[in-house]
Amino acid sequence: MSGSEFSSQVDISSLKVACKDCNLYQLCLPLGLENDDLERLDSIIKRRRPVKRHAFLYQSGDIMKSIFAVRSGSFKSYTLTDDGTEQITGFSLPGELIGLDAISSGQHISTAKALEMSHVCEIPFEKLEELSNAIPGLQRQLLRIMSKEIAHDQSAILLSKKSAEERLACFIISLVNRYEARGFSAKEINLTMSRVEIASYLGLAVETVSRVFSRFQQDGLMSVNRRSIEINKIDKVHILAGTKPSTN
Amino acid sequence: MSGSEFSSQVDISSLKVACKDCNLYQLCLPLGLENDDLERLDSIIKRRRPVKRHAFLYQSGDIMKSIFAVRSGSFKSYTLTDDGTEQITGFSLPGELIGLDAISSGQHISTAKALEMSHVCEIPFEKLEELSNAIPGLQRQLLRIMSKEIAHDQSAILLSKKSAEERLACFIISLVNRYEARGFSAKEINLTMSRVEIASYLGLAVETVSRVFSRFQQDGLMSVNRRSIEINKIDKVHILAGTKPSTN
DNA sequence: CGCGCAGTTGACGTGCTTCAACCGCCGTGG
DNA sequence: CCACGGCGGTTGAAGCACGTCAACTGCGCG
Repeated sequence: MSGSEFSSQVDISSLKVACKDCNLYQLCLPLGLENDDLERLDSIIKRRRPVKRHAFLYQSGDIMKSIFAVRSGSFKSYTLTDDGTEQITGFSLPGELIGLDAISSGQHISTAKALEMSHVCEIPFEKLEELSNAIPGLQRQLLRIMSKEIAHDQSAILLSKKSAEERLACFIISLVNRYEARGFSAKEINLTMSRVEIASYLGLAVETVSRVFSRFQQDGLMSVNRRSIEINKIDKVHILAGTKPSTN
Repeated sequence: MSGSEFSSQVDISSLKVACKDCNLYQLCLPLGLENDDLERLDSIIKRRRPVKRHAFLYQSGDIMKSIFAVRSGSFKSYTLTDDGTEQITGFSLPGELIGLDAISSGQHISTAKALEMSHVCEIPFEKLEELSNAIPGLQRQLLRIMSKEIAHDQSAILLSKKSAEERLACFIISLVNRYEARGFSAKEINLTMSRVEIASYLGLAVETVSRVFSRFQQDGLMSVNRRSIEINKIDKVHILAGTKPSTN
């Protein structure tokens, strides 16, 4: 419920909005920029491209020309194994940048696919690089965002040491934190990804994910109905996840 | 054997070497810089600080003033759980940058500890930021390195989906690739980290790591003697790891 | 209305963890 | 010089958490 409202609110209200009026301003690339600088960034951004559910933003092997800011909706990033199974490396929410892993090699090493009807702002990377040379604040923010991504990925590495319960708890906490940072109460969240996708991300079997969700519900931590989740005892989830303070 | 030779070679020959003469030049931050620009970078770097085995480069919670380039030796990065166990998030080899995860928050979220006698170049971050505003090539290289780190961390996330054999194979391949990039034949490598540390990084029990090493040896993939490893059938290790081409 | 896919639940097998004993290298001190 | 203690590493045996296989449910869509 809250998840889809989230999406549609942003979609409808912001299709033609400039960075300075965007409600994701303080999460996104322009943070810290003002007036002129903000407008210069604004001018290179190809704004508000809609991406249909299940459409690709880019595919593994594509030349990286742009990075993307999620404006509304959500994405999954994944690679394929030799036998063709998806291996999900992350999910992206509004205000987050996708494609940063491709800067080094110049081509995308993963595929990004919309989980729902979404919108992105396309940021041509070459121009972004030029511009962040000219605007110190932009360079700083770009470095910050990349650093945050590194920190986030490293906390995801820690998942491999954890039990199924801990993994799912961490996953939920991460979602809650990110939704909260976007100004949502996040007591109830609407998952835009399937159990299979969650399982792939967490390195578990679908059945295990399903069972752990059921156990969480039995223990009164949350009520789960397919993709809509209402969290009742966030403290206990935090304890399970082993992350009292905010994770992000 | 080859590992420690590796370290000492670099140590001895390079204590007073400027970036332009450093044999890690093409892996490190200065890549692509020339003459003036290179010297300006050189001038802000506090060079060649020795770090004793088991000494900290920084600890979790420290204010991040500098990032570090490994000059020789190796480091582990880790966080602690509530019950005080190390959770290793990565290992750093010569030519690699440590501390990038701290840019976002301004303080270190992990601890970096030398696995052996090592040397680092300290790079004051504020000055680096200023300088990379002035030198486009430096900004580009910094972004590249951070992107590479993101890509590397994301491939580490995939570990949680893999079996013990696959995890260890991936780990070895990653080391081999990185040693090779540094110009070493890498048929024989000398691990600078203990089994416990490998196990922590891979999310396995020590005993499992030990057993898998034994199995690899029985199958003739490599000969293992404590920390020195000679790889005989790198192809088969690649197959196990599921990474035919280079991983990095 | 009925097909199909997403999700759940149960029964069973197994790969990894845990617990425990043991080995061998290395440094220290007698 | 050897004896000893300790730590890093290996190996074996037993238990358990998770994966696999399979059946079932309920929602959504044509």
